[in-house]
Amino acid sequence: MQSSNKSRNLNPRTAAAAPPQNPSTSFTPRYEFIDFLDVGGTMTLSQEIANLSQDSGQDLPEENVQIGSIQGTVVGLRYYTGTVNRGEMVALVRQPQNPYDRNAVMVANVYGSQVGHIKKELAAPMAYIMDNNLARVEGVVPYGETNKFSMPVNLTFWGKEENREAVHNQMRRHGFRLGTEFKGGTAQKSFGRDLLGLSSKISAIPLTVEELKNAFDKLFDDLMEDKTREMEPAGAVCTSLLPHQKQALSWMTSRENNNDLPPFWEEKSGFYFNVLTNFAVKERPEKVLGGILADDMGLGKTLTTIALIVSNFHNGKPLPLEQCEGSSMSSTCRKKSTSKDHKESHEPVSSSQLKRLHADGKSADTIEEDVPQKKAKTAKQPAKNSGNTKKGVVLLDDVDFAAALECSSSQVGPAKKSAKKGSGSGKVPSVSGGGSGARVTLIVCPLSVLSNWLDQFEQHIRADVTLKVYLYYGAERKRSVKLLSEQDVVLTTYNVLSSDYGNKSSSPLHKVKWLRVVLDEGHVIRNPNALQSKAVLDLQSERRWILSGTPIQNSLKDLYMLLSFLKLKPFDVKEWWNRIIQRPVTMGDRVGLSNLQALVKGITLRRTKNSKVAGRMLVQLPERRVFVQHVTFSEEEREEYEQVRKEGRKIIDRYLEEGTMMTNYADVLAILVRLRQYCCHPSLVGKHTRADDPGTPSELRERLINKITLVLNSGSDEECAICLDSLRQPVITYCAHVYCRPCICEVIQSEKEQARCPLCRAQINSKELVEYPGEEMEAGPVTQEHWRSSSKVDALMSNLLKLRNEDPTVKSLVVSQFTRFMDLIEVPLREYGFSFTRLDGSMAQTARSKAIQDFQDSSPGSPTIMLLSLKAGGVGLNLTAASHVYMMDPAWNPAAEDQCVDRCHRLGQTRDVVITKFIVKDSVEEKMVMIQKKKQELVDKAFGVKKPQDRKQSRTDEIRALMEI
DNA sequence: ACCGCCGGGTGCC
DNA sequence: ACCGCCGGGTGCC
Repeated sequence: MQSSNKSRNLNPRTAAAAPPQNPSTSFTPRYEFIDFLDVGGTMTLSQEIANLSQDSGQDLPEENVQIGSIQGTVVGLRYYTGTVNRGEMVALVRQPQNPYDRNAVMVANVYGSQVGHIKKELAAPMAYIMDNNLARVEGVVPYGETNKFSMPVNLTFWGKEENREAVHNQMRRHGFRLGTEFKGGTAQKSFGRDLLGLSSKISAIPLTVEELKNAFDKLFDDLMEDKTREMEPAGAVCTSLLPHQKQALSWMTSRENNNDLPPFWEEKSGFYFNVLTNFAVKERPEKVLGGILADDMGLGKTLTTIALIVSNFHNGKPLPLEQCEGSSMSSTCRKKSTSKDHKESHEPVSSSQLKRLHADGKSADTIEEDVPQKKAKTAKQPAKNSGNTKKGVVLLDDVDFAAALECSSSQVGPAKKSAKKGSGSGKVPSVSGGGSGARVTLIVCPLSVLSNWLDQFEQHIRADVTLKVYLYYGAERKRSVKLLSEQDVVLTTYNVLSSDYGNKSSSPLHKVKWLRVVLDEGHVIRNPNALQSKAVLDLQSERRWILSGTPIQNSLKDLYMLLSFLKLKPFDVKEWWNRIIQRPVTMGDRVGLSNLQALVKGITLRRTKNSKVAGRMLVQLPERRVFVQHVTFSEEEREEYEQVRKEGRKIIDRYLEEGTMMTNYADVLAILVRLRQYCCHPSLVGKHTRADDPGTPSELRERLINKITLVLNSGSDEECAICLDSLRQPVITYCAHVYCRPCICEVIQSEKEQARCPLCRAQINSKELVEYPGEEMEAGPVTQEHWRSSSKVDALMSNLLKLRNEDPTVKSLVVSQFTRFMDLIEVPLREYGFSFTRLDGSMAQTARSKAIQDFQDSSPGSPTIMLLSLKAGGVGLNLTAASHVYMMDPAWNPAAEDQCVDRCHRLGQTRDVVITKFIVKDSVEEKMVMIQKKKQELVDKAFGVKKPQDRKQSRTDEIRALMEI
């Protein structure tokens, strides 16, 4: 990956000529010697290495060009304890404070122990190169590892292409010559792999970007093998685990009790040997107990972790818990029975609802569109304690919080109350044999899920058992190490943890020796420089877990932080992570990638909602049925509609005759949008914009803005004719064709002055592109006085009213592509006293989350309807409170409809989902559905991708069909 | 280090 | 003897 053509502000020549402090001109005064020792004494080498390799941003691909190699000498071996093996990687660390030589370059092994120094003659140019960031130097000791006084070291220089010359010159000035290969070649193959850079020649063909991306996406897939053993939780857990949760429990337990060597360590003739770095030690490397539980959201990471806490204390035995006999609880497994009840009562209800829907007024028009899915069972695991009011409680301090929670949950045993105040009187369980007295599990989570953890402990731990959970949160939190050490679980947030850590004075959390630390939503600590990351790394614990649905959010770098937390040596030091994994992988090295895969596989469990256990889905979603309800226009509506259609058809006929359909494509779309709007509600149809004289440029511009707005606001999901994908940064040309800005700009750039519109061959240039101004309301507010209904609105309302009669707790999504239609629907909703919320693309983040939260809340009086614009919100949007979906108008893109339905038909949905699509008979909507189906057939047959010419033809055909021509 | 280098002892053969 | 040579002391940066 060469980057020499990239214009960089740093000119290598100037950089080389700039006179940074010539090291030899200033002598180090004697007293600095003492300073140096002091500093050196308080800072470990690995810290020094870590500090030095931070923040340099040297892991970008373009900075990873191999500049050259040379063999050097490590001297002074007898003064240090660090040893190396044949072929072992070593770190080179500048020591500018060294009293004997400001150019000193220290050599350290993987464990951070100093091995020696680079001989001073070579250190001089190296220091200059390293200090000026001209290159990064990596070393491998090829042989001579048993020498007493000095040993050779193969040095490889890595850096930006633009610094190549400067580095070579600097070396030459000192009488060294960088080559491309090491001679002698006797070095490789000792214990493990060849680390001398020769391997990159052997495993030659680098991964393509596509392959890399693919591999990256699949990094966490296929991790399932041999992780299928199940384990029953300890008796204190009253919820029965789903099979995949038992598997996770079994896997987590084995990760905690394992006696295995950490990944890439092998035992060879009495030594422990790291096959990646060739580092060997006599002492067994510390075990890595724990790992990453990367299951998808909703698979029960929290429950599994709770089960782990009570099931795997010391020596694989359950956590000894006191029984509280005086408990007022009659049922020991209330939650279990609740969920069971739910499940059993559930299916009949939903099926009868379906029947009733069939039998509803318009039953003759209502046909079941999709074949129902094979009989599905409701997820057994209860979602949230329905009817609770925990949300919205302001968390002032732990007392308030705990009190609020207790109020909301009527079934808290007395023992638990005392536990929350930390005054648990239960005897401390004897620590059997396990060596350390560590007892407590610390859970760190974002504030947003704190209450969820408390809920889940309540829900899943038997009520007659005392599990001491202390909420370390709020101003009143007790900073007593003793108190914390007496708990079973301490729960806190990243913020509390890091603010305690920041006030160096006292961080009790950092004084406790934890049995287990669990980072919930562990991906939040991906920035190693953030205080909260440092706070988390400094916790002392025997076992460590990261829970995260998205372990890698942005890049491979995110993983570094996670491995660092797990103390997975040597990857917890940035230099080694970069050298062994990050750099090789980003450069497309297959060996590096397979190392990464092996690494991740060893410590991660990940299942998605699509994963299967023994051929069956992990979690069966409730059924999902789709009905199409045909709506008949009133006579008046039909008349008006036909008039609009005829007008539009006249215009389009003319375009067809002239063969200017593509030239006037935006106009054509506008006509279609108007018809579609009319199907919903006559008031939606905006004023006619005539497609005649272009007028002045500013008028033209305005007209174009109107067109693009009309097209894009309608939610028709237009595609860019260049990339054939959904529009990104849409712009409209003067010839009224819509493209992604990057796509059309590329065309203009390559064709320069001759650039023509790909669709109509009109001359275009980049200055004449008009941007989509964003969503805007094109009309004033809808008021009750001017309001009239429409057949479609009537159909919706009759459905909603019937539904409310049958079951007032059922919630519905009312989905449209036209936000103004949503405005119109609000009027009758209010009139009939429905409580509703609304979510559309124009809403600010806070308003959105409030709307979602209100809707998801199941307490009485909460909104039962959400007006949802088709494309609002990302895939993460969770609207499982709804079990009915009304699709008010068909979309061009069926995938958009499916995606929308997925927001309620997803993990956490407990009822069957009923989808009703309203389609106006004998209208453009019916034709759209037809075309949708044809398109879907093409996609299914994998002929979905067409050439632009074909697309043009098929579009013309589509429009003919739509206009009934 | 079974080296190189330094610096004191020494000095025809 | 302002040299050569010998042999002991010594040894990273």
